[in-house]
Amino acid sequence: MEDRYQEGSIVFKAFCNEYRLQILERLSTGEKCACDLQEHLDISQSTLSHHMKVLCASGIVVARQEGKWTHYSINRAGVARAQELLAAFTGVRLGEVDPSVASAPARGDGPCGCSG
Amino acid sequence: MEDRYQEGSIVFKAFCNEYRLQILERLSTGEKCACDLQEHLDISQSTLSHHMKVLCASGIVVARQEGKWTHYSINRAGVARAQELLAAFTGVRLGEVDPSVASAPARGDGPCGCSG
DNA sequence: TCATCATATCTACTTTTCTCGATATGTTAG
DNA sequence: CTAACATATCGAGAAAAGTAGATATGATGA
Repeated sequence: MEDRYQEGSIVFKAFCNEYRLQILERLSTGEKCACDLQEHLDISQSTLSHHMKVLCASGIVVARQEGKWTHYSINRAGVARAQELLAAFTGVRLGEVDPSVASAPARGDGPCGCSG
Repeated sequence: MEDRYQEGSIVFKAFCNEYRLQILERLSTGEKCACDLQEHLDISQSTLSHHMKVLCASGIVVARQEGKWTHYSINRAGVARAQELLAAFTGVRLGEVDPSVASAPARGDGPCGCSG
């Protein structure tokens, strides 16, 4: 499978779990350490650690070590990359929200040739 | 779990599988019927049908019935919604790609209070 | 050094997703 | 009506993801 498909599927995994969305939302207000995140989540420490690993792998979150604490924050460049990928895979440019063309056939090679 | 988390996790499932990304990419050049998509994918007909169901559930794709054919296309409003959610969960506004602030602590209640 | 704390990793189990063959549904052509 | 076709749904097995307890690691402080 080509690189960009694999990259995409890894990046967007960040957003495919409800706990991870809660974590992202919390990080969106600023850097947090793992203990803070866990306080707000009602999952085990090992489960949180697992989700943080997925988030870091996606590039949406970065970890910063400080003594025995790990501080997590949103990686704006990673988010930008996700926005880019989203636009690339769908052919919908960023911020392009024109309802008049919503779900209309786009540019390209036209309808399929299935005799229909 | 709150609505917006569930919505998010469903919407972004569209982008979490390599076949679905290939499908989206193909749809980005215009509406296609199932048979066209299958020609390009090397998966069984029932598997394709499954992925199309996931894509439609996410709101990123819409289906249009025409006789015995089902035509699929990108739902631009759905993509816009995904962009909106991505921005909302991360606190990064659309098109905001300023590398100078990448991964810097964002606004909000500051670092956690874990005595560290 | 030793105990403690924060976090990561390991292991095993559960749940969800993926996949395909078989079958069902609904459309069109004869 | 019947046959052929396009697609959806069902059922079951395989693979991946989620989960938590136990344990490991690595930093800090006594």
